[in-house]
Amino acid sequence: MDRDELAGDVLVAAVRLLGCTVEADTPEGTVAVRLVEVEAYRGADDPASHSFRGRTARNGVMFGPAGHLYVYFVYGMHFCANISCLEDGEAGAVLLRAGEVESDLAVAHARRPTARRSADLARGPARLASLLGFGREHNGVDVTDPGSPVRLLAAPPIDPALVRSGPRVGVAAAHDLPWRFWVAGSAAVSQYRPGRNAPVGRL
DNA sequence: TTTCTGATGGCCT
DNA sequence: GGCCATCAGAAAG
Repeated sequence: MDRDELAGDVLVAAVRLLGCTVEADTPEGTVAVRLVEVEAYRGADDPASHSFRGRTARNGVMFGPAGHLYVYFVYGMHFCANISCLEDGEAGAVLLRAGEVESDLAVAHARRPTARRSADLARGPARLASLLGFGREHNGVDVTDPGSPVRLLAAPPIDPALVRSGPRVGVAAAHDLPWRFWVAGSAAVSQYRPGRNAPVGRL
């Protein structure tokens, strides 16, 4: 993947990433997934973004050049992975929410023994990160470098007719922005739970 | 099948 | 000290 394709707009970058492959070296072997669900995040103008309140030690990668891995720890037990977008100095990233395994299924199942169906192996951002073995040490890795332990491989753009969009998952802020994108028909897209995302007020 | 809840830790105010 | 870009297993229908 060329870095320039991610450096323009986060929404364009998010759609561009659909169908592309992320490949990672793990102790069990190389694992590759085809991205089918992503979410775009921006900077000071995006209240749902980690970078909304400016640059910190954690979110520094979001402010760097496009094409680097932003890995963070959530809920005390999971990692999630983004790919940074936009030019150096401008905050932006695309969260990798779900993918389909393209590499050896036996290797993938060995890494995530609890997944009963292959479609569940990388369904959900923390599952995807777990399958690919992402941890703190991967934060900042250049995924456009063929020599990196994590590589982003370009694929022909997805047919626009197959791209769906909707509100981002699990974030209360900016619920009106349809900045989640997925490939229609994929079994690996994380399940949409109506009514759980939009707080309708309490009592 | 869908819905609910416990586990668990770092970041930011 | 509260809030999270979550998951897996259990419970209920």
